[in-house]
Amino acid sequence: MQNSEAMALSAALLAVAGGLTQRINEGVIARGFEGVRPAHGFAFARLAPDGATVTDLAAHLGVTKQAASQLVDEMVRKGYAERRPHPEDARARLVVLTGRGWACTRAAEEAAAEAVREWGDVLGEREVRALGEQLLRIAPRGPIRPAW
Amino acid sequence: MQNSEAMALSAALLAVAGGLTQRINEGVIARGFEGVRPAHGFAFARLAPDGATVTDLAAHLGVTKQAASQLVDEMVRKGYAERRPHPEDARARLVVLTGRGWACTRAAEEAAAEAVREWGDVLGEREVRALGEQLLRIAPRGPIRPAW
DNA sequence: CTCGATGGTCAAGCTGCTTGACCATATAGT
DNA sequence: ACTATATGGTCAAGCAGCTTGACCATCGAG
Repeated sequence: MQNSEAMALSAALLAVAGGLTQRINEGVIARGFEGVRPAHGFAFARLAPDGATVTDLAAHLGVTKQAASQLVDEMVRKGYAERRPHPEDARARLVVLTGRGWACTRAAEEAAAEAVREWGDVLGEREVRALGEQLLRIAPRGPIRPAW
Repeated sequence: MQNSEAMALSAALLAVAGGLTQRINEGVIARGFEGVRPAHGFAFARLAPDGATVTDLAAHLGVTKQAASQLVDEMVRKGYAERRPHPEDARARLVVLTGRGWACTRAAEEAAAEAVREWGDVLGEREVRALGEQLLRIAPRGPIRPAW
């Protein structure tokens, strides 16, 4: 494969990723969750299962813990998360989603499903499913980093 | 397809996109082009064929023309681009890549090819090619937007 | 029961973007 | 030809989100 083809593939991937991010963000806002930015989505994803500490979150997002703490401040202020004392470590605080936070997470899933359904209209559901499996196999581990 | 599956697909796509961006950026820097940020890559892509005006660039990147102008300032300062008088419009200036700018573009293509080759090791070249075609078919038009 | 490591916050500063104002040139209307 | 409006571009100020640096509280190994 020539370099220029690899670049075209990369550009298409990044364009799809950018468009998807925008679609999800707009979909979430359209469902009544104001003041939400794409960066919050990745925080939600990390907090959803059982909550997480600020330091965990920072590592997951690939930013400093100060930045993660500010993000949590904002999510708390907007009613999506709350800080609780950590059950096993008095230094730490466990950040967990509120009911509104869970609702916002579901809204994001709905918006994502909407976008993915449109891909299905173009490619067929079978190909979309295959696409998902392939992407999972080449997805890097480590912190989630902004695409640019 | 369930919403949670669509979300998993989306997360994988964004993770791949973020990792790819980082790989390309690091690859470009490793090839001796310092002070280059991912955002520059999309500017290079727009400038490469025949140059572009600041306003074109702004529309392509989805930012204000002031922001695009600052980006061009930076690229000029670092030797990647230069401003020329526009041949057909005395108001406008045509921003074109310098030799160093072209070299940097080729370095980005090499870095992208490197990353894509690793995908080929995992998925097989046939699937990677199919992936590229599918992504092209679902890629949105309009300005390139950061993935988050 | 110290003492280095770790979780967290406060404060200050930087960078890349935005909005607002403005000038120069192009283009359409009369 | 002449004004009026639109368009390309820049300057300036402000803001949001991140960083670095300093610091305190608590943990856990010796």
